[in-house]
Amino acid sequence: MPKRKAGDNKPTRSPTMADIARIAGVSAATVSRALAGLPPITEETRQRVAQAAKEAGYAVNRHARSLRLKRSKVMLVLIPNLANPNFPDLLMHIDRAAYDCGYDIMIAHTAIDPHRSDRYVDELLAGGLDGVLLTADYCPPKLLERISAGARLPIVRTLSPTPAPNGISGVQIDEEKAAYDVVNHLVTQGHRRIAHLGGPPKEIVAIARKRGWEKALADHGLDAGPDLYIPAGFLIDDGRRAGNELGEHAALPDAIFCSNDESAYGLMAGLKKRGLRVPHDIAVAGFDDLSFSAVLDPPLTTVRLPRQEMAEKSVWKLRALIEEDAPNDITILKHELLIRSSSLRS
Amino acid sequence: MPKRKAGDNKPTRSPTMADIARIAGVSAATVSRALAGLPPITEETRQRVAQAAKEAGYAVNRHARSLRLKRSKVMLVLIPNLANPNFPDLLMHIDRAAYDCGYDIMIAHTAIDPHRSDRYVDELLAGGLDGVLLTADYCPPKLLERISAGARLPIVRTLSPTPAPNGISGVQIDEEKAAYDVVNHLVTQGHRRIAHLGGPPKEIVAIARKRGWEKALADHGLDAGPDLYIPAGFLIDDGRRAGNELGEHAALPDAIFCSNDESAYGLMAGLKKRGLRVPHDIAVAGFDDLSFSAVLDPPLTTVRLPRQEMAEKSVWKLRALIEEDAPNDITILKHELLIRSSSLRS
DNA sequence: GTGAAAGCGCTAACAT
DNA sequence: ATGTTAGCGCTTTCAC
Repeated sequence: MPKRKAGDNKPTRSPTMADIARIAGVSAATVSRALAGLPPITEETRQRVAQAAKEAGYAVNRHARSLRLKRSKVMLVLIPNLANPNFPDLLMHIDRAAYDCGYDIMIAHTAIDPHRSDRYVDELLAGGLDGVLLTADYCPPKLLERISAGARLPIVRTLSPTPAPNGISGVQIDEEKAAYDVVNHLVTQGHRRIAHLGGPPKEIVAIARKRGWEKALADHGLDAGPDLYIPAGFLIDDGRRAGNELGEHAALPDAIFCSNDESAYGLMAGLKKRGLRVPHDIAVAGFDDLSFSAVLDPPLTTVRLPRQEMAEKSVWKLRALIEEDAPNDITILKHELLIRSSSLRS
Repeated sequence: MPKRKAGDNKPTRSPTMADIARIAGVSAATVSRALAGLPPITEETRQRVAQAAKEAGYAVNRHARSLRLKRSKVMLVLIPNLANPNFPDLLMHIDRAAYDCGYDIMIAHTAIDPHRSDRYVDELLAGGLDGVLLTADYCPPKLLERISAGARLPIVRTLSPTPAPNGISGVQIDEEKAAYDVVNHLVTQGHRRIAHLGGPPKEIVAIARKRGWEKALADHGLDAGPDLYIPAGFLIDDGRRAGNELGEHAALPDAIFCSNDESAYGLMAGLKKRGLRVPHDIAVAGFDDLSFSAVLDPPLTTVRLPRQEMAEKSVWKLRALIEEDAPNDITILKHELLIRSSSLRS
């Protein structure tokens, strides 16, 4: 093996545009135009350049291009935590949609280092990144600061609703209405004492879903008394804990609307361990439609989030923001109530 | 709002190193050194530069830096498919470990466009990317080609084993031995007719796990006859289909070792629907230790993959390959058999 | 239709 | 200890 200095992992220096130019017997400028498919080039020259590039295994250097163009064709995706199965699914669709638009994605999860996402805002400003996709209600402080200072940056939020049109575009569903629909369905099944297993009390999604529950009960003249609101969280264990304690301090409810599918999994496991049957003794519904919800025993009634559509629409919106300076706006997508046996009158 | 041309989303051009130099009253080179913390700089100058950079909201332009350094501080992660919960978990740890080493990650899932991963190999060669992390046995054809041509590239594979030291480093477990351990455990529980629900017949992981099953049976003088091998796949539905048909053409086995947790979920659902109880009528074990496996009813006996360690070790290995031209090698990590009630003699 | 040349923002030799 | 300068690889006026 030929001797190489440390860190020099490339077998030979890879070809640059100048190399291709030399091979094809043209100038670098012509290569650039030919490869980009720009107008004033003979078909014959284009062929020759393409051929030379292919044979030499040429690929443009993204950094040189980005530096020149001041556009990187990279979208940053900020994800809180991949442990919630909503995110991987969303991310997969984001990746696909971005690639189809000619973008690559960088990802960073925000749950751990609070400093980290601010760094990316600086990079966005410095031109290293073209735009940022937020996939939760978290927003880097620095970004908030810039926006209130009047900056218009290419940022789109999805999955979690943006409370008001505040300078960040959004692609979301009507969380409150969806929750309302679930509770309404439980009422039509004849349930009267309908409890709510609440999510983290500060998360916007959790607040909206709780409000939907309250509203539906009120519209049906039912009570949402304090013993029916069960504070919990979005995790399986939050649900399980609730399932273990349910009915200890008050009568059992007829049905429980859980703020998400994961907490519903835990709740059902907890109830089952105590010998309570779903839906015979108690009906359960969730929210999110994770893929496991359909194979659960019993299958879980839930709300389908249009994750693919959310991913695609937010990528497209972000691209429009980047490339066309489109206005900031919020898109509301349709949700769907999936009625499965966990909530059906037995 | 001031008039701006289309695509100009930045409120004002963000500061460059030259701007900071002017503000701090030094040269650009000094700014570069001060910010990088390089030796020959007065503490006082460093302070002044840091201050100026902070006030101006300065961030280095990553493309300019990468172009100059021929090093991008970006690792590409090639993921087949985020739908298998192994990957999100792995990815999360990769992100964290990479960030701690000063790298960002770009991700691309490979399951759809076969052309795509080859493009990244070109980019790697062209210096746009520092290294690639493969998280399955898939390897871009172009990469294989380069390697057999003698190229040494910064590539690490994890999660799936690399069959032989062939120019790609790896971080993996001994899949065959782990499968052996599971089957061995089933034997100690008194089971004799132990079936195997096989994964995709061409995937290296599936092949290794099957071999472990065969070996364990052979070592115990048990039969691995053809009616005990059930060809399936890695998906829930593959397992469910098998569960629905099990015992139709032959006697029911005592136990089933599934090639992964997901197919075990489906299998258990299928068996349950037919009134067969796990583990009372039939014992079940899986492989992967997905987070749902512990909350299943009954909780699933499985093999824990050290995903966090895999993620960290592979990032570190990749960094060594990039920065120190380290030799290619394979690291084998310890696995762990998690015995839960799905496999215990009732 | 094609080439020459400038310059994107940064870092590292080399000078002072 | 700091400044000057060159150049990384690309795209794009501007000439021809």
